[in-house]
Amino acid sequence: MKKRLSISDIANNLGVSVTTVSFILNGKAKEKRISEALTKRVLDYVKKVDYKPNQLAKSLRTGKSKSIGLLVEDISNPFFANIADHIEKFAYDHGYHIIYCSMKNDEKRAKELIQLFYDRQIDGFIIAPTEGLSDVINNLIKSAVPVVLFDRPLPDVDTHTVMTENVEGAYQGTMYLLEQKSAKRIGFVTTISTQSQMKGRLEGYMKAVDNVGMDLLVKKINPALEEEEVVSQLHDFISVNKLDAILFATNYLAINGLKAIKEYKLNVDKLISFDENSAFGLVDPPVSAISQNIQEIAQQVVRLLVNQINGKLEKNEHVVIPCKLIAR
Amino acid sequence: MKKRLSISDIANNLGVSVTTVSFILNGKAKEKRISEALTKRVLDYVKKVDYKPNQLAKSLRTGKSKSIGLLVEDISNPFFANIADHIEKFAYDHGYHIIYCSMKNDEKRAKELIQLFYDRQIDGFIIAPTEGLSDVINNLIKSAVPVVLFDRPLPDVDTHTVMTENVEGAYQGTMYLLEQKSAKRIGFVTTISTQSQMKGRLEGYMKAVDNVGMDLLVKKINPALEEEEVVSQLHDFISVNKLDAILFATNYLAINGLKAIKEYKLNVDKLISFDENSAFGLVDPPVSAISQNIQEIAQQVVRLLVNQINGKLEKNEHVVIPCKLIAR
DNA sequence: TTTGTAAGATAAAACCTTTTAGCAAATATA
DNA sequence: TATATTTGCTAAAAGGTTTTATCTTACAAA
Repeated sequence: MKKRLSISDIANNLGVSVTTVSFILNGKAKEKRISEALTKRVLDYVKKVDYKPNQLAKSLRTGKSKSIGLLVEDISNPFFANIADHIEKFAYDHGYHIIYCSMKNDEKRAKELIQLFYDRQIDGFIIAPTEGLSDVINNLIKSAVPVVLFDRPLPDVDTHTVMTENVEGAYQGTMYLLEQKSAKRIGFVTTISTQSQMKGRLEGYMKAVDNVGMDLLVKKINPALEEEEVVSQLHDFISVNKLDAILFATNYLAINGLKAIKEYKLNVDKLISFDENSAFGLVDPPVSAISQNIQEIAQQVVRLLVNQINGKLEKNEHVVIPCKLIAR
Repeated sequence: MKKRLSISDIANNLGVSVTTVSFILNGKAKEKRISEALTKRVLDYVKKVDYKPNQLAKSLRTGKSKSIGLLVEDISNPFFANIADHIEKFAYDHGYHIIYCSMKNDEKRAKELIQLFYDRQIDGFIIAPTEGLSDVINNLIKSAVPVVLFDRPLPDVDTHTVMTENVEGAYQGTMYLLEQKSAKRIGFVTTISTQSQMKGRLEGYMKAVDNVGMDLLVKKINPALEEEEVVSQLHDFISVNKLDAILFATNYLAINGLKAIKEYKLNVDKLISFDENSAFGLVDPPVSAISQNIQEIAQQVVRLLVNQINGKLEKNEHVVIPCKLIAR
């Protein structure tokens, strides 16, 4: 790369001191009693040569980088992709820049990423944590690095959180299935993960089914399996238990459930899934959705983190966002 | 944040000089004739206190940040999400870290992002450019910043590129539709954009249709329109022209086409789309795909950029990757 | 004994900012 | 007139690295 202009180039070319230029560029001209004439001269020159301060040096000196690390499991999941989008927008409004990374369920990689971001003096973290990250996140918190968790908490990490009303959402979703006359055998498909949001969704399902005294029909899928195997397991679950309605704990599972239903020509009357997917309105039977309020989650996450960075938050806040049922 | 250990803390605590510690940490102990005993002592201590060098200071001094900026139109598009994933992996193997951003068709924002990345001494850029970015990208190139474009070139930007064989892909896709006995009226749905990959796909479609002397039936959609309006336009296009097969230029358009077909109960025998989508195998009729070789694209992009950073590339390379037809 | 060389380490400059503390001249106050 | 205050600006330190040039000591060669 070509050499860039530095503040001292500006100062030299203008015959003033570096300090003066710095004050002016940081809007402290008045406060530091720099004359208007000089202020204008510097500003004009800076504009003319299109000088941009070196952010590294700035961050090194100030200790602030005005950037936030966003860590999610998989950015190609539409839920995370969308939330990342909104978080980026809100953060930008607060003058922060997001750098994001997928952790891909790889604990080692996740830890490296957190370290990497920390090394670059990230001002704070927004994390949808995977299990096993408790220690490294607790280290951040111990080092007084602002952290907000979303989508799921970690049981042994005490910090700000933004969660969806998982129990209530799954309960409403199940009730919706129950309202269909035909539904007698309602299955729930989740993952083997012990992540709290998954537990909440299971709980909501159970609560609803227990309400009417129906059988609990639950399948836990190992997401590490090959797609083919997942589809086959879902086929077995659906056909053996003669399900006529299913609640999926995530859109990823719903997609695989649809594959099983299609491939094996199974007959299921009603489907509903947590989170949306562009396919849900296009398939037969259509998939209703328990849709999380992505915009609200993003907004709250950013609010909590920014306030924390600015030292405006005394004690940990735990925000819970309701979700919305999209019937199809 | 709590104060972090610095290299001089290490040096002081050990009673050696900062220089020595730096040499050792950068693997230059031998070369700089530091004794093995001291080397070990320093390394052990560094490990014990878990010291990590400040990357900002490092970058400031060396001018290298070991990170690459990845700019795409929309990270929530599965094509870009997947490619980002792979690029991240390959870059990581070369010791580079990716920071990525969606530009969201917002020219102003895109320019800001490029400036922002540049200000942070990004080592290079990987960009799927939108129109109107020519100037700012040319500025980068003029400043000798390594740049690789992918998915689409910019007519007036001269740099390394990695593209998919769009013409050939669309040609093969159209031929596939033509092989279906029933297909007499084959439509092509694209965007109003003049992006080169779109032009290539149109060209491939035309070539195939011209081959057999069929009518050209082309609809250009404005992606800025509300979804509802897009669906309605597609409905009109399909029904007025009595299409029995359609080639979509992107998965986003195919999804909306499916909505139109479903909503208005249209009858179309065969569909094919550029890029994949999880819905394509689940809907009726299923959507075949002209699938880009995402892994190969990612690998080539990273290879070109890294070689460029290391000054190993004399003249601009233009890599073209074939795509694969997934018949459904 | 002197000179040369290798070994082992380091001081200080450089990268580019921000910010503290202070200087000189002009003006106001006593 | 002498002193205090304000105005306008700046030198230098600090932030944490890397790297160049140099220094000291020990030993070998002449």
